[in-house]
Amino acid sequence: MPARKPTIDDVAALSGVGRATVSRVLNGGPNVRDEVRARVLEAVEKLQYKVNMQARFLAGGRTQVLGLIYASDLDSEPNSFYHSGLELGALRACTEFGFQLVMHTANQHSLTRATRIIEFVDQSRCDGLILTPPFSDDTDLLEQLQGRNVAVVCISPGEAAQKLASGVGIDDEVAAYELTRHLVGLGHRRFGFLKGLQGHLSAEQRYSGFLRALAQAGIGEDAVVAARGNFTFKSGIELTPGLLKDGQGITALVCANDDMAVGALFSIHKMGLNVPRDLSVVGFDDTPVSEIIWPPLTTVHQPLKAMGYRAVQMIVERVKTGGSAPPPRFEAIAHRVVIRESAAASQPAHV
Amino acid sequence: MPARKPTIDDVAALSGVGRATVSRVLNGGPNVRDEVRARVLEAVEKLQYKVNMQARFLAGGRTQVLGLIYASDLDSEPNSFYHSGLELGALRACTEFGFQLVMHTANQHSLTRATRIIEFVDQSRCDGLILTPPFSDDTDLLEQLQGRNVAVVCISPGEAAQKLASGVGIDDEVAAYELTRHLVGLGHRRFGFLKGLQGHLSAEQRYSGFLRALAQAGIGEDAVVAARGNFTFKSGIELTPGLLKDGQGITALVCANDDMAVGALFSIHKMGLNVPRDLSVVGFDDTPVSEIIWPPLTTVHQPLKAMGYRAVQMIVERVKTGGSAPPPRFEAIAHRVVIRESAAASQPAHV
DNA sequence: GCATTCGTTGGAAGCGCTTCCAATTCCGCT
DNA sequence: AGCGGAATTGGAAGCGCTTCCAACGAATGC
Repeated sequence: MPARKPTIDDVAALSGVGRATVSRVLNGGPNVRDEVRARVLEAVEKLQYKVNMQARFLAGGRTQVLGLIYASDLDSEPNSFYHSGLELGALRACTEFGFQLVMHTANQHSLTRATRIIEFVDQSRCDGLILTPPFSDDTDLLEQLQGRNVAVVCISPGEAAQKLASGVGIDDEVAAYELTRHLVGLGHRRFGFLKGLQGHLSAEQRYSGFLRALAQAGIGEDAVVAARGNFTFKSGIELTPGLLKDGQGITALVCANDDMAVGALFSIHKMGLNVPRDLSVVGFDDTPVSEIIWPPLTTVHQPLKAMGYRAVQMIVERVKTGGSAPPPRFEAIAHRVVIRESAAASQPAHV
Repeated sequence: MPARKPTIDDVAALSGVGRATVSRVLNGGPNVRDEVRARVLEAVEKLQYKVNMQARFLAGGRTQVLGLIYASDLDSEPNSFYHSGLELGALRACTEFGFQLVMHTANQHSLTRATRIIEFVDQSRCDGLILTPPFSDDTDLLEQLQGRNVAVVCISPGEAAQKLASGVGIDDEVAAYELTRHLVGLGHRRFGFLKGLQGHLSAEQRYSGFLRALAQAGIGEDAVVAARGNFTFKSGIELTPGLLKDGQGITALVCANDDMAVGALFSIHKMGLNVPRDLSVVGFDDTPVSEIIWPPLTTVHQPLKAMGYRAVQMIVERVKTGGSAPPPRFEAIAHRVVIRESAAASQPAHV
């Protein structure tokens, strides 16, 4: 039963042409008569022939393999959601374009993380690499990758990284701006803001988009009480009481991501306040919990699958054209403000 | 700069031995003098030589590649969590054993799903395959895989599947038994049960473990009101009111998974009841939400990472020994009942 | 009508590695 | 000293594919 798999020579023999011609047909090469092409394809079909990728690479140089790197020490929920989305999108694209997606993790805190990733690239001989945060911000790693012949695309890279490699992400500044406009439209005038990790580009941009919307509505930075969180549920829980105590008059709390928003909700609930009656809360990311929690969270949907898909597409474009590294380019994918029940009109009594 | 990568011949030349000897050293082969071995390793180090996996496969037959298959049309949270856990564990093992993990998805509802997966195996020439639900229960697929020379391990396979391939999972029956014992110990005597998908082995076993614990405590099936859900948050929301209305006296609600439990919590909250004061609720899986929700859910922790790790380990064992298919074997990984606040002592008033 | 191209085709040379097999060396023994 | 076998080692044959290059006939140019 497990008879030897058919090789290109079997196909050549069956269709009565040379091995080179079969190869040409298989790779869509030019200069093959239609009649011959048809004959070869028929033989391929009859033999259930599948090219051997390993052999193809050995001869050709392309592996048609893309690596997707993510941090192995992030195993809490938000990241599993984040990475799954990216991965699913990337996978769809890979299937479509005939590439393979191989996963690799690295310890984000390890000093040798760049080395480990470089090693992976050397070892797997992958044609392309998708870097997710925090690796998409590791300029050191990015520089080392330059010399290697791999197409790199970063997911939500930081500013410095954007100069070194192409990237995809959403426009956090605009998204935050739109989300805030929604709140302003609801009548809110005094805000709390739970910031994300210091130095994290998205975190900073979310804050500046927020401020821009406020400024446009004639609201100054003095109307906002901010606290620096770290994107975790826990920091949401811990920071919220302080914000509400110090910032009298706050009617809306903007969180740099959903996890902190859920933490805030938790904390607010404990304090005996009602959302959205007493306070509106909004998040960022549209994680699954945001829909399940009570009240469902108004947030910004981050199109992870589309991002993963686009990342692969960008790599494939570059690999297919075979050209040398084009100038790095950042591409923003359309986000969407998702309006649910955690944000409502500001109560006159609280203004 | 991107000078040609060193090949095995470069190493052979530098260390002054034959190519075959270098290969032997690289593969830990026997019959090499220590002095020679050291010399070769030194050359490898100096040249920063890395074997070319593609070439190695072409010559040797082993790809050292494992495929991890999951459903592409499951993109809701519970599954992203489930798959990420499995994947992370598998990845750790792959890194450790020097294998590569390549991902592949298939549409679980497509009629050609088995074909697509077979195609993937043929194409990628992977040495092993990890099948996650629902594919781990597809006997048709499993049978087609028999002929192919790949080591297959199923995650939480159904009964029929367990006869066709090895698998790992938790012992759902025992886990449910223990969870129920906990409830009984808390004084509960009348129960609601939200079942999982019909025909799903885990779902059925969770129910029978539950019944066994009840029986052991002298509680008959007449003390339970059950409803058939489908593992989703939504079904939890929809089914709960019916259970509470019809089953007067219920003080504890057992759900076949956390998502339904969270839905139940949601529903119960809407009805103006308090958990755990008026009613205890427990789930199954220990998804991230179960910790974040209020009240935190008492549930069973499913060691996903350990399962993924073990699955790879089983494959590696088989690939390394190179032997033909050993008899299928199911291995249960230790679970853990996680006690949180959603289940408390039964209130006398309600008994 | 003959030389020159162009479109097609097959032969053959590797790609970098494993592994069979024959050759060589090194022992312990007789 | 001489012999057999075990331990080492290198030569060489592929693994299945791409691609360069030469060869061929047909179509074009003058």
